Amino acid sequence: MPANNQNNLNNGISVDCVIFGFDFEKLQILLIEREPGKKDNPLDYALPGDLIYNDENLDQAANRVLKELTGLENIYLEQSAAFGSLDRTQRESDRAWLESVRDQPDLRVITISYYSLVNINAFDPKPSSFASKLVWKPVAEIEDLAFDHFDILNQALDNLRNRLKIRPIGFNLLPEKFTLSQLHKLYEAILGRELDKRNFRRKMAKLDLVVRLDEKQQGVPHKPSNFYKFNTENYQKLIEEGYDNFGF
Amino acid sequence: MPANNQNNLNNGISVDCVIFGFDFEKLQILLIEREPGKKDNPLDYALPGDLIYNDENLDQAANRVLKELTGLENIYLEQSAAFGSLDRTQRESDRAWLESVRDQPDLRVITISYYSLVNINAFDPKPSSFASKLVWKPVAEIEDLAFDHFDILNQALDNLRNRLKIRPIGFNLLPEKFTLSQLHKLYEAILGRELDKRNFRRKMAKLDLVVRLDEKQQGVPHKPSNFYKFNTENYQKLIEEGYDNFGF
DNA sequence: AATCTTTGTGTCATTTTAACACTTTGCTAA
DNA sequence: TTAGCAAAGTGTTAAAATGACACAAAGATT
Repeated sequence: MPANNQNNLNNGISVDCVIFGFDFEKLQILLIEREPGKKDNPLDYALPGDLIYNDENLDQAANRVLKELTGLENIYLEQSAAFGSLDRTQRESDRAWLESVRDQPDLRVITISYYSLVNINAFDPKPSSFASKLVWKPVAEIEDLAFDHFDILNQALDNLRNRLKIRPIGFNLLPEKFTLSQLHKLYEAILGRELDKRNFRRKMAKLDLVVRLDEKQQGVPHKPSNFYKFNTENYQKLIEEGYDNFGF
Repeated sequence: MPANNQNNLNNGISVDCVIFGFDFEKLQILLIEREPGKKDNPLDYALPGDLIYNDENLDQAANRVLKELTGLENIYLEQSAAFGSLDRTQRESDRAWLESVRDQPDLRVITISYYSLVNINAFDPKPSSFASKLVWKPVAEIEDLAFDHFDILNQALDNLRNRLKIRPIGFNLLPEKFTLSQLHKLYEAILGRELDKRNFRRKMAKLDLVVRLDEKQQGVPHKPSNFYKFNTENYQKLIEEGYDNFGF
C-alpha cells in the first residue's frame, strides 16, 4: 500500500453529460429530476452522469451512461472539461442523495463532462436506473443544479459557443428537414443574442451548407417557409480545405 | 464493496503538463528524459506529470506536480483534456518505467492534461524527484513520446491554437520586453505557418496591445529593433468589451 | 566607403461585416 | 370575398478587415 494517505488512490471517476436540445424556441437541457430529500426542499435537478467502469474508456463511459439514463444512443458527444474540486460533493442535499445510490458515498469523485446536441423531437427520453424522471429545461432559466453541475453546464455552454465559431455543429439540434428561420433561431438561442436575418441568411448561403428542398411548411397561419437539409458533402469539402470561419 | 469488479473504483488520476516555451526561433516543449530501459532502447521522453493526491483539486495538483518536477511556479496553466484509454499505459517500455516508480503499476490511470506557456529564458528547470533530466525539444521535431503523451501534446497544441484566436495568450511566452519581430515569429511558431509582416504589424497596432518603449536592441549586426511591452490595461478593456478576435 | 542583414513602413483591391425596410405568401376572421 | 395578419424572403450601401505586395533606413562588419 502507499506510504501516505494523501496518495491512497481511492478516487472515483465519473462522467456527466450536458445534453442540449432545441424545441425551435429555446435552447434546452436534459436533466434528472431528483426526489426531494427528507426536508421539503425545492425540486432538485442534476445532469445525467455516473461513475465509470474500470474496463471502459471515457468516451465509452459517456455513451453508456447516456444510454442507461436516457435511452439516447449514437449521438454527437464532445468532451468538455474535468472537474475535481474537493467540495463538489459536499452539499447537504447532494450527500443525502449519494448515500442512497452509491456504495461509497464519501469517495472523492472527479468528473469528466461531455456535451451533446440532439434533436429534441427525435427521441423519447426513457428514464431508468436512478434517473427516476427526465425533464427538458430551458438553459436560460436554470439558476442552480446539484453538485457543481451548474458550473459544468456553463463550461459546456462556453465550449459549445466557441466550437460553433469553428464548426457548424448546430445542425445536430435540428431534424433532417428544417427551415432557415429555425436555423436562425437556433443560432440565436445558442449564442444568446440576436442576429440580423438577412445577414444570417447571406452567410449561410455563401457557406453553401444547406440545400433547398422542394417542400414547404404546411398549416402555418402565415407564408409557409421552405425546407432545407444539411449539405454534408460541401461541409466535408470545407473542412478538408481547412476552412473554419463558421461564426456569426 | 461494490458488487461487480467492473466498478471497483480502483482508479488513479494523474495530471500531465504540456509546457510550451519559445526561444525566439521555434516553439519548444519541456520533457522528461527517461533512462533507457534494460534494452538499448532509444532515448525516451515523457511529459511532466504524476498522480494527484486525494486532498487537492485538479488545478492544485497540476501546479504542485509542475513545481516538484521542474521548479516552475505561479505560471499560466490551462486545462486541456482528459485521456483515459484502457491501453494508454500498456506499452512495454512504459510498463517497465511504471514498475520502477509506482506502488501500483497496474493501476488504471486517467490523466487530465494541462498546457502552459512560459518564457524559456526566465527560468532554470530544476529536475527533481524522478524527473532525472529535463530538456526542451522543438515541438515540430517530436515524433513520439511515452504513453499517449504524443496525443496529449497534439491535443494541447490544438487547444492552444484555438485559444490564440480568442485570447492573446502568446505573450506569456515572451520576456517583458520584446521586439515586434519576436512576437511575429512567436505567432508563426505557434500557428505553424507564415504570416505577412506588414499585415501582422497592422493588426497588432490596431489591437493596441503593445506599448513602444524608448529602447532599442543593442549589438545586433543590422538595424536594431525597438522594444515593446504588453499593454495589460488595454487588454483588460478589450476583454471586458467582449472583444475576442485576436486571430491571424 | 561599400556591403550586409533585418527593421519598418503604405497602398490598393477584395472580402467581410453591419445596418437597414418592404413585398410576398398563405391563412384567418370578418 | 375580402381585409388583415404574421412570418418569409429579398438587396444595397457604407465601413471594416483582410490579403498581396516592395523598397528605403539603420546600424554593424569588412
